[in-house]
Amino acid sequence: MSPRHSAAEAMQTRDAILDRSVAIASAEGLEGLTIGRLAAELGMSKSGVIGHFGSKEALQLAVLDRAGEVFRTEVWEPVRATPPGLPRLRALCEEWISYLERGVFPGGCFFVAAAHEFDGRPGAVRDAVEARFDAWRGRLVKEAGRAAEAGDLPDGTEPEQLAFELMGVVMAANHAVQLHRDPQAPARARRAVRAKLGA
Amino acid sequence: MSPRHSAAEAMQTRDAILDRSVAIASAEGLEGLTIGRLAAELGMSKSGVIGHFGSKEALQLAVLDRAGEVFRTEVWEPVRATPPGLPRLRALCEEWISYLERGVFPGGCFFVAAAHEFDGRPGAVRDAVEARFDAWRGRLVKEAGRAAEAGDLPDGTEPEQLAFELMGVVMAANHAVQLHRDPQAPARARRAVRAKLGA
DNA sequence: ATAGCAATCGAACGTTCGGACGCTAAGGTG
DNA sequence: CACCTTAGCGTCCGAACGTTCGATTGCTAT
Repeated sequence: MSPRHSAAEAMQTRDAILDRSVAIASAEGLEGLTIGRLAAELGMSKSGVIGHFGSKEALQLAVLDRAGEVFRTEVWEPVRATPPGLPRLRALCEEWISYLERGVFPGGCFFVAAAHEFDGRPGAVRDAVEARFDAWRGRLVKEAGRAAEAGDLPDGTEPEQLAFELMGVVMAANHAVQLHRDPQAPARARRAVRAKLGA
Repeated sequence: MSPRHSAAEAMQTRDAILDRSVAIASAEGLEGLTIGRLAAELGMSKSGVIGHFGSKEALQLAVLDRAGEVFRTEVWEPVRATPPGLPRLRALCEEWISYLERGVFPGGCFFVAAAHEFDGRPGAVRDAVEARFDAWRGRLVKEAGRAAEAGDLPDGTEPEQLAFELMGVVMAANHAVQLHRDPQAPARARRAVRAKLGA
């Protein structure tokens, strides 16, 4: 084979490793992601793979970053142009459900899976997962707060409580799709969102 | 050491293996459960451990059964005496949330964790997890149906949709407790349930 | 032209995994 | 008492794990 030696080509290699890693980790978890398997599937040596990251934990963190970019592109970007408050909150939920429906990650929501995998083990990966959820929940709470301020939500609606319940709806949909392969799950989730945010 | 050879004592050993297995698997997953670790923690040999089950997969299925017994004892039994329909559905949700709050399993809901761990890998364990969720959801739908028949729920309430949303509420609570260690999560879940089932 | 850097390889490391084997010793049964 | 079953032990195996190391190769700046 022809090894790559320029910095530009090395970045291509790194990208290829991360793409494959996201695919594997989405289906089998961040621990199911093994360096040997990555090397075999990419036609490289194990040391060639790990050389880009230094350790498996650093690879996992990089994979989390890459998955975060995908999530941002697929869920957040399409919604940025929507006016803040209730309209954006509705659009956010729709894109979020659609992201599950389209199977952006073959194993369902990457972060929900990572959360369950790492919530019991202290470490950098767990902290990174928690930080991402905090950021996401913050976004939901912010938009819900704007919607409430604008009077677009029923009186007494607490943004924190609403965000909590929306998380639940999407997690239920994720679960139904992944475990039960229930094709009705996205429709149920949309209906639940509509009950909370109106049509 | 003094090996045990009577059938009764062997059952005690089997019980001890399962108890420890549930504790380990709850915190680290059914795959994180390893025969060598079990043997070390129980002061036995690996062959002494696996001899009771035959294979790791059979052990995992037995652990799932044991966890199911715990769930039944902690969540279902306290509620059996409550009248069917809305009262029982309410009691069910309360016990369900309380089971998360009390930390019956140190890693949160055993089955939610197992579902996320195995939803991507075909096999007997995955099937068993799915069957348990089907049974549980069936119970929720049945009680919701009775409540609707009795006129105790708003007109147009679909039992399937209600069960879906209740699953979401509890999964959100589980997630908030396990990943964020959020002490308010049970209260939020109760509030969400109250919004759906009344006080 | 040459020195240096970085990407990648191949091989080896120590560990851990699930599992298989043969053995011992005790209980239950005739 | 004799026999059979079996709980449990100790040992071993092949595979896979993450990681480390030196060698090789090609690009790039001097």
